Amino acid sequence: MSEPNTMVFMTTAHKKVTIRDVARYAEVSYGTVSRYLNGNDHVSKDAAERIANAIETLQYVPNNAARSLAQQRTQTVCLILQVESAATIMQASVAEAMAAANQALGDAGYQMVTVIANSDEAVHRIAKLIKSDYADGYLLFSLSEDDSLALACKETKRPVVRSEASNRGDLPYPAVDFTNAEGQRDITRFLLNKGRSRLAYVCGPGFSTSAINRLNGFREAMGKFYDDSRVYYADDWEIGSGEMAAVTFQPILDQIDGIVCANDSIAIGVINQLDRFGYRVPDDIAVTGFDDSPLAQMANPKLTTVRQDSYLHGETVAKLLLNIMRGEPVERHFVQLLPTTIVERQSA
Amino acid sequence: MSEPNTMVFMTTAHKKVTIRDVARYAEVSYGTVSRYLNGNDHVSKDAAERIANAIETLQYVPNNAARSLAQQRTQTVCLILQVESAATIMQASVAEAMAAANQALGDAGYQMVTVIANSDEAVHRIAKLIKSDYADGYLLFSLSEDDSLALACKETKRPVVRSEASNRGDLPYPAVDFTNAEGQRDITRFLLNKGRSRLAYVCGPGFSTSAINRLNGFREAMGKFYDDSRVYYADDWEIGSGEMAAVTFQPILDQIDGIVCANDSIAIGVINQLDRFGYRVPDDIAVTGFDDSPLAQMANPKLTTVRQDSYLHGETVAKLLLNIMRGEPVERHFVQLLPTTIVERQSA
DNA sequence: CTGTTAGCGCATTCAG
DNA sequence: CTGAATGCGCTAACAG
Repeated sequence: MSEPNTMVFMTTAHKKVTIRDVARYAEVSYGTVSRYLNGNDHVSKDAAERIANAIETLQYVPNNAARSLAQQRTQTVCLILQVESAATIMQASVAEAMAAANQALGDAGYQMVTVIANSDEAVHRIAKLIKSDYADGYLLFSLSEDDSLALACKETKRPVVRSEASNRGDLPYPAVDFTNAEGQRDITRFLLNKGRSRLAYVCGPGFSTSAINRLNGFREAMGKFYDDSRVYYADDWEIGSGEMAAVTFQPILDQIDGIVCANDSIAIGVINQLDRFGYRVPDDIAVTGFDDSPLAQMANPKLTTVRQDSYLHGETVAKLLLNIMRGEPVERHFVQLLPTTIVERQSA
Repeated sequence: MSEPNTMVFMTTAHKKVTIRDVARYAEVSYGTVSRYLNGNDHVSKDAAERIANAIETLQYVPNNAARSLAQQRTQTVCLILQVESAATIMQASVAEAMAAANQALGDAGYQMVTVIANSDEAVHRIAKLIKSDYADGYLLFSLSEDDSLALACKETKRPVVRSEASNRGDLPYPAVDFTNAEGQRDITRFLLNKGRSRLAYVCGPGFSTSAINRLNGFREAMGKFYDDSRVYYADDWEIGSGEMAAVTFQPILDQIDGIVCANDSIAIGVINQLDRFGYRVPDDIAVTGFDDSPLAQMANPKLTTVRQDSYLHGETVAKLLLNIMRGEPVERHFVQLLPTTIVERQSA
């Protein structure tokens, strides 16, 4: 009744409301509405108000596909999670990095969407997605040996940033990584300084650059005392590998007073198995982890480990991508390194 | 040289290749190419081959936005993960369900994309996304007290399936859930049958339907012996809550021979704290969990718990959504219940 | 079986 | 400051 605009608008709910409906209701042309929506040009205050009102009462929301098509960009960033099994998805470090990236990208006006590549079929489907201009940029979290998605990324013109430095020169994406070598070197020295000199090492899976770098850090700290026969090479990052490592070391366990592990899960496996063998941690043998995952505090004894800030990791990856999307020049092989710190608890 | 088609095609790499380029190269009209791509109508074998060849040599991939716009569907399903903190993202059950859903949806030709709602701003952004016809269907994994996204889903015409039954009648989405009550009832009876009759209970957060259902199961098994003063109501599902529960129960710990917990994390917290108090598990007090998460096997003693098959959960949720998207009629309040089983280990 | 045409909903020129 | 026109890349309906 008191409404100045008494046009009858059945909220049909069947026919979707488009920008034209808004324009008609606001009594402007739909070009003006578009301008209003994108905040670019100037729209008269009067028109703006009517448009705002129309949008509100009509419950108008622009169609995503149409906007993407016309604009040639989607305002989304796609986070690709390439994993070998479900277990990997839930690594605390990954979850935290994802949360951080989601926040940073959201703040910049991008919607982060995550796709999971956990099968050959999924890899193939996602490779296609990448080529179809699905997103304005990509974050590649590959926790797998398979480089197929990294290769697929080469076929898009959109920027890509990796969550881990690669040792492959033919995959030239900027990356963010931790000072893996330095971290492992430092905690090894920490053990050495405590008088533990007969150390063994459990290395992560060979396809992982982090695993290699961490081993290198251990080697550097050990110097001429480095003994490859006291290194166990695991196939994955899981607890089971730690247990197997301890079993393998059993014959020489009496000659050892410390085991440096490639990550927390492995360290927990080692501790569990040492316990079964009757060795006390850290009294008989000290054990260290890497990551400072939530597991580290749940372990018994609590893990002394190398901490890496996963939240910072995700945030940094996201910001690097945003910079590139803004056009900032970044070297194709640029790797930003994040610091690690030692967290002393009970296991060493 | 031997190529029959000697047209010169600079792979300019600057100008993106469209369906028209393919048509020109294959010497057909682009309508035919479209038909070929969508496999619907009949295309002559001859033309099909030339098109296939053109697509291959031109490296053509259809543009996503354009296809979505013309077709009014995106061939994607959006999994919305509403969480309060990063820690929740990585719950093993969620990760496994996601992996399963990804597989099932992928097999059906849909790309699953996950968005994370971990802040008010993200919730708002995603609510808008939902209204913009971003996906053909939605999977709502809400591990939070906040119902705002469930409400936002009411404004889309696309089907929505929830991963957990809701107790709110105004959020009428089909859901898939576990037999929470039965599971907790059965493991309680399992304890009773073992001669443990003086039981306490640690309940999950009140906003969760699962938490309520599990408590009801416990209550049913206890019958007239149910004593609300022996129920601790936790604020979340974490280890810390288990520890606090044990502290709260301390005065009556000597009168208790078993504690049934709402989930595995809480059970571990209870066990840890009982250990600090000098009680032995299960000798003095038996403890049970719920979920059979990976933690259950890492705990010491290993957890006796109620197992729920998270992979099946994700798969079922996805298939239910697929059925609805195919037009199969499903009651708005339909809830599909998945079975739970008791896993006996050491803690009870 | 195939070419032609008209939109899908919106951004973005270009005149006014 | 605003309206009208053109096209983003593709599907689908229609003739042939």
